[in-house]
Amino acid sequence: MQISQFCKNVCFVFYQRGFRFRYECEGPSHGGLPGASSEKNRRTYPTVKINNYVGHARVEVQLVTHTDPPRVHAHSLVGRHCTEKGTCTLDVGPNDLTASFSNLGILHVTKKGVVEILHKRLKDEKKRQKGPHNLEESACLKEAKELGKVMDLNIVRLKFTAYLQDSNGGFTRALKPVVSNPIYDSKSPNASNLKISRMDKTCGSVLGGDEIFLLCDKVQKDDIEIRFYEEDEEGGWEAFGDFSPTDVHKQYAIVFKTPPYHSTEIERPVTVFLQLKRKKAGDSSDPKQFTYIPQVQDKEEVLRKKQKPLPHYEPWRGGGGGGRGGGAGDGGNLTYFDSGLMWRCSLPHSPLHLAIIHQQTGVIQQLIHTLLSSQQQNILNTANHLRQTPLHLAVITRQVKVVEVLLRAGADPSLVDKDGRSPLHLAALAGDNATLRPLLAHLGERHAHLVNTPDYHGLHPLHLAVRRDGERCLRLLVEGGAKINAPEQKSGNTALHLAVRENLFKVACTLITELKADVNACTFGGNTPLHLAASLGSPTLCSMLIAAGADKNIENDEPLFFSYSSDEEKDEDEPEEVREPEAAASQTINPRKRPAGHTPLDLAKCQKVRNLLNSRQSPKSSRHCSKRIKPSKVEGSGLDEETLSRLVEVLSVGDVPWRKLAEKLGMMTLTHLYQDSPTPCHHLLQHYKLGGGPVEGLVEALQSLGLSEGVRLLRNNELRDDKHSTDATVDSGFGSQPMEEEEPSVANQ
Amino acid sequence: MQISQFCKNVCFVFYQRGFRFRYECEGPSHGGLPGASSEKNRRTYPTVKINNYVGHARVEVQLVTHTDPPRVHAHSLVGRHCTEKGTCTLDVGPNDLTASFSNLGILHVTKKGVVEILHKRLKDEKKRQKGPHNLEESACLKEAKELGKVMDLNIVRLKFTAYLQDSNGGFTRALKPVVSNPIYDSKSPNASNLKISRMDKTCGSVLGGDEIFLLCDKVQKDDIEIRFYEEDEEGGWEAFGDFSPTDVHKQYAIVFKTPPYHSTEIERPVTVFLQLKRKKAGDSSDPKQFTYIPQVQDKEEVLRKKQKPLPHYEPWRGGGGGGRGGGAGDGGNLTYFDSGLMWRCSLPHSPLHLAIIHQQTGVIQQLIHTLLSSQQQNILNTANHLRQTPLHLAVITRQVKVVEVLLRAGADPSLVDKDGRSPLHLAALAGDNATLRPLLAHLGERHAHLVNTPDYHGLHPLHLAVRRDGERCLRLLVEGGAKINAPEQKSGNTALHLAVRENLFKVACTLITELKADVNACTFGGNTPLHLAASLGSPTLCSMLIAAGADKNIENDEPLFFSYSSDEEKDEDEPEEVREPEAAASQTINPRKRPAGHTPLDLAKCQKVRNLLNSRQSPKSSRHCSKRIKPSKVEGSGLDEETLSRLVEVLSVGDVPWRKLAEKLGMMTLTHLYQDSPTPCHHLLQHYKLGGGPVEGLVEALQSLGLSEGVRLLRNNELRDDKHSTDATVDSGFGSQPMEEEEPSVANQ
DNA sequence: CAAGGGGTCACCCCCTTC
DNA sequence: GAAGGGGGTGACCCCTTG
Repeated sequence: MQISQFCKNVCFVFYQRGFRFRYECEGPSHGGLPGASSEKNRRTYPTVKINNYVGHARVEVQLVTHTDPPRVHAHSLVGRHCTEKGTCTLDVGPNDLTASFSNLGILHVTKKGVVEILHKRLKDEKKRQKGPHNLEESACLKEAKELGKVMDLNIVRLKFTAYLQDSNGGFTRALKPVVSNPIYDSKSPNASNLKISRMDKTCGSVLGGDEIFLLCDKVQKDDIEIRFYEEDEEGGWEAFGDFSPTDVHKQYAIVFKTPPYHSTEIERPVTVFLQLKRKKAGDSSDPKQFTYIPQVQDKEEVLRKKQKPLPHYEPWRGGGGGGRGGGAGDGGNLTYFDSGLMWRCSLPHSPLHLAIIHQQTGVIQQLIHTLLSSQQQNILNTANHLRQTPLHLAVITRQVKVVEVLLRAGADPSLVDKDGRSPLHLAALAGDNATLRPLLAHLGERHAHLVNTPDYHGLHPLHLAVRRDGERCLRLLVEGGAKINAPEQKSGNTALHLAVRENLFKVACTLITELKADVNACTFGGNTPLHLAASLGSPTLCSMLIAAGADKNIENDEPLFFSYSSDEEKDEDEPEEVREPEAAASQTINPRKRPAGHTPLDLAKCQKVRNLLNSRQSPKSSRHCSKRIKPSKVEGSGLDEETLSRLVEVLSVGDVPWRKLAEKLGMMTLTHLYQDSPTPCHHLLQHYKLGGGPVEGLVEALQSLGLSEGVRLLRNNELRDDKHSTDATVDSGFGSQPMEEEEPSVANQ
Repeated sequence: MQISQFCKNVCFVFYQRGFRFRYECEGPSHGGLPGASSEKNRRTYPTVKINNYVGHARVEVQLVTHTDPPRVHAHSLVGRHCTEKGTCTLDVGPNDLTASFSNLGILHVTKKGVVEILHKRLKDEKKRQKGPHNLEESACLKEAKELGKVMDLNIVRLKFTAYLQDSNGGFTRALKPVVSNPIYDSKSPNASNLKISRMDKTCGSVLGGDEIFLLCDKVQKDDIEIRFYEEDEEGGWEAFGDFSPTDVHKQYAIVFKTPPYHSTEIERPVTVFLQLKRKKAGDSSDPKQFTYIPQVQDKEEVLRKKQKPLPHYEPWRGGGGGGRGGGAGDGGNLTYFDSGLMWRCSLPHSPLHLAIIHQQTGVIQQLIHTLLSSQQQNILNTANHLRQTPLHLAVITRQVKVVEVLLRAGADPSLVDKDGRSPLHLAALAGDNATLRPLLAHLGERHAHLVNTPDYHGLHPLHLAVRRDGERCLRLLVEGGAKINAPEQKSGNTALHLAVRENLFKVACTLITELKADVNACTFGGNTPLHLAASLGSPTLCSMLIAAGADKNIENDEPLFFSYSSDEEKDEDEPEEVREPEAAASQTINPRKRPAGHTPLDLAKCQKVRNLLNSRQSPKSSRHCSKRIKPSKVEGSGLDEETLSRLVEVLSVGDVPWRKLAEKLGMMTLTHLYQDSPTPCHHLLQHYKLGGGPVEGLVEALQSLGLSEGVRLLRNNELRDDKHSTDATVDSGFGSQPMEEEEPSVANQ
């Protein structure tokens, strides 16, 4: 009878552990079951295929329990092809025998309804098996009750049964059914995805034992572990963070101690991964990076060693004698050094360090020469007590020549200081493109990764460059291979996030316009730069981000838990005349308004920002709106792309003094970004537009430069627009202070 | 008419912000409203008193809204003296006119019932005011609907009205009512107490800006702030932690930046407080300490300064000339110092530091003498690059004499190193009672507080002493004024907690028996030492703690959120014969079992520990019990107080070799604690008993020493006991390894 | 039983995107 | 509008421990 089987590669595995079962009262249409490989824009559905058969067939799906053997489940399938009995059938064939069930909803029966519905289902089952006459009502009912008692309403599986056509054309030849893996109700309290949102450190000693605070999504304290691991060709390594159930805080945070790395004898920092993992289910979160730092000798240890005879620092004693008595100099200019009272520290500077500190280029070159000729290159890389190599110091003191000399002499650019920073990090931090350039040039293939390596705070050179306002450095780094959208490892901020956070408008502009940073990148907590700008209360940044394509509607991962029935809003309610008591009751049931969610708007700190964010939101959600807002024209601040192009055209007829225009517009600081481009004027105006500059300001500037043709062009444009809006220049938020607080209480103090 | 008033000092303020309102379906008797000063064992109730009146009176309480003016509330009062109308009356007088309302419950009306019940209440009110005939039904209904629409069902107030007797004996003469402060429904989502559970740092720079992870109880991200404050005579100081709503993680954690201290020019660490505070309600959590550390000059800053002419270290150049050239020595033995190649670090050691490091007592004394005679005492307190003073170094290198000399010379014992540790901390950390003794002796009144001062990790000297196993240090510290139960500031562990955590049995014993540490102290998370011992899986520690009076039933603050309907338990259910469908349904509603709670038992890691903790729990909760456990005799491990006394008596007849006995019992390590006591033998046995030592071992020891009388005594005792239990010596857990894992996965790696 | 809790079912919303 | 998600919470049901 059975001429074929279901294929194995069907979409049975569901996205992590969650699909929400819906009650009948919640109405239909809350989305169907996704298939295993379903993604945002490429949805798939639970699918089965009949192999080795050509012809028509009917496939039926029904819900069964997760127990073995599977039993009928009290929940029902609802959706497009579903029957009243809670099953779903699809006819396939004759050629393609793949059945793909889109729009399968799972209807959650109420506890009270379980027995009743099971009774019905069991009767149907019996009827099909034994025919309509052999029904034992009471036995059925008893079985329904027992089944209902043990049935887990939070887990179902799909059972697919295929029926082939018989000679009469009826679908009666049933194949052996296949059953999917379990599907969990995502609303049930013990089903949720694991996720690490934030950690207070991303590095620690190779010996382990560092205490780390980790913020995460809902976990259960007795069924969670923190897995450190490394994957390599030979099996890899894993170890587990050390904590007790009492260290799990309210299901949302874990304080644990790091495990030691498998080898404590590492010479360079090693980056491994860590993830949350459920013990029982075995599922795990996305991994985050963690860096093990080589062991630094304990300071007391060092002191104790000092009590023994002091070691000699032979290597760099240079050429000859010297010995006791005379502070320093024997060969060369070393007598420069102040030889007053000098005492030995636990880790002294080498002469090379000192020469660099004191910027004695001659001495430095001589020293390096001596070292090279005496085969002591390793001295080039010795570290002082702050783990700084001579190269670090050269970068810090901004001695470009010395940096070049050191690099040519073979200094290792990959060594890191006590903060895990390579010279590249330091150059970026200093915003010093002069030293950055040779450093990048000397990386070579071997050290190319350095440009994307985090320091012990989880920051890449790119992130450090942001802080010092160094647009040029950013450009150099990106040219040197830095990933513009790389997240910093503590919270997942990209360079753009950091720029916004620090309120660095110019930097943010450069990142977006020139370096193509992703405007909608999300931190671990799901915040986009716009979220940050909104919560900062900066209309300037907000309007720029929006103009650059930031999505105003992205929601972060943080639910808004609370709603207040605000006293201030009560007077809006008009006293309604309601006739029927029932109607009145249903009106009063929901007197409060809920906050919309978790978009940038929800975080907005001042009215201007809210206006910007509100412009395209649905009227219902514009609860923060001031009364007379005119949402049109806020975006792009009145300078549409077309006008802009025409203006550029007009201005480029004569030899336009674009630099003067920039000066008038107060945008000189940005000119270096595009001064070498063939169309600097276009860049300038683009920036102005992105920054949300007011048309009026532009008109004034043009006027003062006598560019009357441009003025005319804009005037015409403005007049047309004025019919719709008059206060666009104010609403745009440009020209106002970058930070405007309404609620000063949480502000920087 | 109004001859008196209510007294003001009534119990209106309720315990923080919460009393749970109950629905009717939840049944009566869930506890009544407590009064303001109500405590666990001294309950008080809402109370009012009529002043300036003698005679009978009737007091009525009713629920009103929190709005002004108060309106009737839809909720009802239920309980002992309550009426059907939701009010409660009490007759008082003629002498004591205090009305104390015990057993007042608040009945939460369902949303659907609000209008109906309000309608009834309003009619009643009207009837009383205008008489029974003036009823306007429709007006009443309309008012009820409107009132219901705006009424907050999570807040009520109590309105007390007193009626005095008129000439006919009726209670008709109403006094002006008084209304209580608001009472919030503790079940409502925005009512819960603020609490800080844990912080990842308790210290930071005086400049602020340090990122801190704070774990807390439920907060709302838009209505919470972190207040730093200092209270002093002149108004004090406050500032707020810097964070945005996105930094609040799932209502249970906040990542914020510290505010700068009001003065950045501090020379010593300053300890302030911080607390959570709700913006709207203004209520706040218990404060935690935070220490501001003086500004250390930025390292790059230092480097840059180096580029300028080097400063001279005038102060300690001693007497005369010297000048350039000669490494060190002018006056005295200073030529000792290795004068090879020495280079200046950012912060060099002073000669005094070096002399101490190299343990040159003679040099040290001479230096000190020189300093004192040349009025340069301040050199005594100079710090090196690790902020260590000479005194710190002397303590680290354990040079008792030097410590004494320095102290006598006026060295300041209150200066702290880079970890915020005073010399006292270091001595405690080293477990070095030899140096601890003079340090404590020299504190004087001025520095007495040092013994209870936390370092930058929040640890007192006492806590540090625990870690190094230093019982004698602990004793010295306590004698020197250390508070034995002081909690460490990060998580609230006492010394005993730490000892248990580190599995230091002897230390824990000393803390409890001799130093009277509180066995039931709770950490910020509510964990007692027994919780920790249980989660460590140490039967030895558990039995000792229990013997010392640890409460097995204390629950920590961490709720157990989840319950599984464990598969293993299902077979317990017998298939019942149920006749009616309804009954069957109600049976199936609750097939799962919930975990009991959060006592040490819930954290127990191995069977032995569970057995120990189970001994006196109610049978219902002993779900972890192995089947054949015999709960008797586990405590005290078979050595009851009486037997012990008699044994001591027997043994003290001859000149008992108690020291040998201790040796045999493997308890030599403890003898120093009581060797000087008049009854060392008693102490020894007491310790043995506390530690849960088996009778058998004692018998063996006595036997091997030929103390047959003692053996006989115990044998008799054991025989009697054997009738009840045979395996007490195993159950006691003594003699087993200190740590026994059942689930090795989360263990130390 | 009283006196306190915790948990969760069922339902009600909200929001975006098409 | 429907489809496709999600958060919040009212009402109720439990569970402990004296």
